Amino acid sequence: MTTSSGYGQYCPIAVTAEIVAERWTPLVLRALCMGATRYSEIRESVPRMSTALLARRLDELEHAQIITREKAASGHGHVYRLTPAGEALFPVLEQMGVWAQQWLRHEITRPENLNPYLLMWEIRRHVRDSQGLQDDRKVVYFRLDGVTASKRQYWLVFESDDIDICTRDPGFDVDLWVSGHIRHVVEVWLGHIGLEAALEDGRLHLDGPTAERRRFRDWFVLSHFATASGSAPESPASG
Amino acid sequence: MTTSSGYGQYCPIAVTAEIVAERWTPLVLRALCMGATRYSEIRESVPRMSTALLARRLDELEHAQIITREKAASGHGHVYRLTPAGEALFPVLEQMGVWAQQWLRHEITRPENLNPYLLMWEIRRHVRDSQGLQDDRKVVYFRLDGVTASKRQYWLVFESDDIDICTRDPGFDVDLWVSGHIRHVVEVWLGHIGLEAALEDGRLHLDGPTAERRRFRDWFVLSHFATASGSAPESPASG
DNA sequence: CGGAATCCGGATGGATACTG
DNA sequence: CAGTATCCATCCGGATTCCG
Repeated sequence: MTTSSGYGQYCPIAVTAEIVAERWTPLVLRALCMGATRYSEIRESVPRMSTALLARRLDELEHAQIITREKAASGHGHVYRLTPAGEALFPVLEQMGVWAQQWLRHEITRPENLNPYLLMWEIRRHVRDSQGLQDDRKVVYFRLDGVTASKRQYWLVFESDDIDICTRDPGFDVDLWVSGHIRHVVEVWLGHIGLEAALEDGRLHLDGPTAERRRFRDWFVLSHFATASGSAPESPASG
Repeated sequence: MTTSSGYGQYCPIAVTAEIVAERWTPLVLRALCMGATRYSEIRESVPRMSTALLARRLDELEHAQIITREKAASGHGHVYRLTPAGEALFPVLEQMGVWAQQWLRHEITRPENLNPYLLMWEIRRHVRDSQGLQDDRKVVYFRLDGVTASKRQYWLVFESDDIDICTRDPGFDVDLWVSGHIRHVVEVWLGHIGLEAALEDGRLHLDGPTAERRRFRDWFVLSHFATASGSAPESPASG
């Protein structure tokens, strides 16, 4: 951002790159675009970013007038929000995602990228934002194969006002069991393979009452990029 | 790109960021999108990038299958070309440029970003690609005020097969004189102010035969971002 | 010219510990 | 929880050199 650290070019791409093309910054912006406002929420969507660097990036984004930072009404900490200029960066991020969906699918689903907690976190957020919550408590259990034992199991607890992610059995009765290799869950989530196809050939598995299995199709909304990407699944039926 | 240096996320934005959101990479890709194929051409559009880093970025882009590198038919050196995947990155770069044009105009035209040679290089390339060349030799002289003496003057020499940029008087008769503060030339180039408005109020100046001054409007094609940006000039008439 | 290799000081990022 | 402070590893920038 300073004279010496910038690219020294009037090119519009260059000045945007000075802000956006810094390490971790696109992912911080993505978290904010997805509705994260608290420091802890942002952290959850960039778990491998060091907290020191996140604090610095937020500071830089604030100085670039991409975000605002205000004292949280609820006592301590701050609330981070995109400014109109920050919201306008969404098309940049979106094009990045669309490109990867079309040209880099194999990279997306490389084993080291299959972060199970992040997946559950995204699913939960998407479910909450799109379909809304249910009046009676529902518990959906996920078992992600191909993941170390300590990160394999999740319980999504649908309450009337929020959805909790539990990494240990909360003790409630489970209404629906979802299981499959994390790779396949991610592939379905991103639209690389169809949900019905994955269920039919057993890459994904649902257990529970017929009504719950049917309702799963309604509330399990796919990632933004499953629909934003113009291309169809690579191998619709046989993978 | 390696396991440890990546973001470790299946998010499509993240895997694209691993490739595109590295220092200088967006500008290298921009040069390639604009038609640069030789090492020296790319260098000219990123003059402040170190040659060592450029070589490394080209290597990284080749491994990511964004570009190909082939022995030049003309003897020595290599030719770098975007793959289809690389060309598909253009919308990402374009959105970055569009965003800056809408939200960061003051940053674009900061004095330290007003690189005169790059401006002449872009103008030349755009003229050559869009309008084509002229049968008889034409010489257009640019004087950019607000620039150190050694970088102030340029002669665009239109030949039948190419356009040369001279930084010293090539000795030919000049057909058209263009002068103005570099800031205003850039502002016109990027569509921040209108060409006619700048000529009327004297921020830009044309000297030469009426016919040549009239023809200037035809061949002086503005930057891609002057037209791609949806917004109108900020102050159409009075600046 | 068209790069690649090396060296070095400074900037940046990562991990962890610490604090209100 | 919401960040700071600190230390160390890595990366970047610039210069120089070398080679074909």
